[in-house]
Amino acid sequence: MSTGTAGQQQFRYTQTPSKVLHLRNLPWECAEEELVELCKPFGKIVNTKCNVGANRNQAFVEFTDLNQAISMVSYYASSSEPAQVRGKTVYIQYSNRQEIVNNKSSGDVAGNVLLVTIEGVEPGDVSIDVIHLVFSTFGFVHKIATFEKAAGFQALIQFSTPEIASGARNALDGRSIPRYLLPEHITSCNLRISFSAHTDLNIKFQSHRSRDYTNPYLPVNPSAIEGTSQSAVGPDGKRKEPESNVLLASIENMQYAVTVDVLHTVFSAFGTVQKIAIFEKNGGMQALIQYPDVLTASVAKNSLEGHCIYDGGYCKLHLTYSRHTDLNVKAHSDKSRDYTIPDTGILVSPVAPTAWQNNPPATPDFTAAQGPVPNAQMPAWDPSRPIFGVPTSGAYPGQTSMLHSTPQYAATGAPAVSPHASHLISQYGMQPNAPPSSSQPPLYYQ
DNA sequence: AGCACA
Repeated sequence: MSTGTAGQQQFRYTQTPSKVLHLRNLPWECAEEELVELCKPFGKIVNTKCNVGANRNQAFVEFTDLNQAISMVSYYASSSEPAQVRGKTVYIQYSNRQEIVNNKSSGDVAGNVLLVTIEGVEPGDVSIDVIHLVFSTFGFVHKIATFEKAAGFQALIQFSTPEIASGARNALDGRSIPRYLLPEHITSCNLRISFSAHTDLNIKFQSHRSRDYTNPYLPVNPSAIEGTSQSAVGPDGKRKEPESNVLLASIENMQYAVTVDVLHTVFSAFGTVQKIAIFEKNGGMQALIQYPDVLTASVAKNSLEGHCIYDGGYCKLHLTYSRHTDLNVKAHSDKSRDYTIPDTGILVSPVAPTAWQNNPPATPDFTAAQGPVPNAQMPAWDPSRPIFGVPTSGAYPGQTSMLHSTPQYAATGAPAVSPHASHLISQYGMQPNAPPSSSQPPLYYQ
């Protein structure tokens, strides 16, 4: 029987002295300067690490030599006044390490990679697609790696620049993933965000744990792919259709025309749309939407299922995987489009499918659609009606305005969600510590 | 109020 000698618990009065001190119960966002003010009477500080721990209220301070650290600990051990920062008592003890490692001297240097701790959830509760959706609001997400640690479920999220990462951190730190993106049993799910020292994550597979959105050809880990969406058997025990790169969309409550172009706009938010076909079935309208790969399709399916193309519950999407893998459609008709064929008057994505990239507004596919594509479908639109729930600036609801006013997928009983949407940015416009304002529209992140 | 990014 082992008694676990490796885990010798050290009590404070038997703790080995170290020139590194561990400070806890620090005030919110305690700055390095405040730590230096507190500690410098006892010696010279050569390194610090701030905003440590899940609450970011701990820090480490390293003195040049051990005696300085001992003098500080001894002083406060016998002092009638506790150590304080901003009037808050700070608890000090020797660190169980002898030096601060891996610190770029400030402890909180802005980098392009964020370390996100998702509190209050099991790893299965928050899919990597949801994480991608949330963080894509701030810019193109290059890579995501998720893992479990003692701290909980964590993710490393790689952006292009520290500036974009900072924007995401400032907007989201301490806030929650929108409830409607979480399983119903989750009540709170706070994000704790700091900067990682990484600059480029090394992603080996597209899987339920990790993604590289810059490399659509990265192999998919076959054992992991089922974690990206529903498994073959649903929660009710019914068999689900196998995953496919082609989605079958049924459109309910179709009060407004849903054209190929509209579908292209909606589904392009998740990756390159290769082909679209629209047809009637049982008096309703259905469409097939082809992506280059299954993962993109599953992201789109998970994100759009049950959502409406237009505000007011109109044109509700119901998505399943099609049995097709490659549609055979007319390159350019009012019921179908093949975006992979050049010289149809429609610009196609010039390179191989960029399935893991955002389609920024005014992507070539789209701007081209205004010109060569006949406007024959347009009169089907009621010009007085908002498009995607966003009023158009002009009376004529041109395609461009649809793109520039980001589509909102208004779901019944849930706020509109729009992937990669710039409109969400306004939701993060508040100060990190500002209380939720009742005068604002409902906040998606609280 | 209790130790640092897999």
